[in-house]
Amino acid sequence: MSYVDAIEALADPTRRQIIDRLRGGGLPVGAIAEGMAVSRPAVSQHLRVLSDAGLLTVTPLGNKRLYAIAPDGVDDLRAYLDGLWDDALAAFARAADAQAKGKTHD
Amino acid sequence: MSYVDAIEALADPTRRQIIDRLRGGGLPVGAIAEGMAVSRPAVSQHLRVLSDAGLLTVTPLGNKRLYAIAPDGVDDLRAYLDGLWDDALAAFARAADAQAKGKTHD
DNA sequence: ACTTACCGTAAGCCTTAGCTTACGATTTGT
DNA sequence: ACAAATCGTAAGCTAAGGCTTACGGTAAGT
Repeated sequence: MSYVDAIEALADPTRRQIIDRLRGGGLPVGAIAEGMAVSRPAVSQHLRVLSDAGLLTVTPLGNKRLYAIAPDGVDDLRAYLDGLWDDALAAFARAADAQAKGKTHD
Repeated sequence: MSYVDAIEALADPTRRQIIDRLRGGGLPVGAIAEGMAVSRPAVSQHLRVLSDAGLLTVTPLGNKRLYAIAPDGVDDLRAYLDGLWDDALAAFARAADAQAKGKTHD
């Protein structure tokens, strides 16, 4: 159940900020941390969590390490929400149906 | 930005368990709490958080209160993930393209 | 009217987790 | 070989949040 790690990782605002910074493409740690409110080690720790959750890929590039969003990890979470969405709609439809049948004018 | 509240609400395992119990349809608090590891007040607090996040609807039904999943709230989160997914794929394609052009055999 | 059932809220405890500073490892440049 | 740059990790502090017990409030049943 990888979507659990993904959703728990994305629950943190700092980690969502990191994700937003990587929307345009992969970046090294220094570039990610630049201009952020927290320290660079803090960013490193968050990158670790995001990587473990399968949301980021790491590419050692000489001296630096390039972090980029992993589409597969995002997709796992999408699948979970799609299933939840389907069930919610079905339950809603059933409730509306029962309401229409049983309590029309009684 | 309602998706923020939604994702932070779903980050808790107990709250995800509650959501799972509501997949089949709306339930009163007692039925939700029954068989769960935590106390009923704890469930009540979680229901409050989920409602505030727009993930649940509340329907006072005489003595009880019926909680059900709100499809709209789930959809907000889906929209956020869809956008993230799109950006991630586009960035991935650009990176692969740059890789192919610049470093083919050099 | 009184009792029972259902539920929300307040107070308090305690664990979790994010942040900082300090340090070590590896790589690049001179 | 030496110096500088990039990054991960450990230790420690602190704030946030989830849980329990206790209580109050409203609706239903007798």
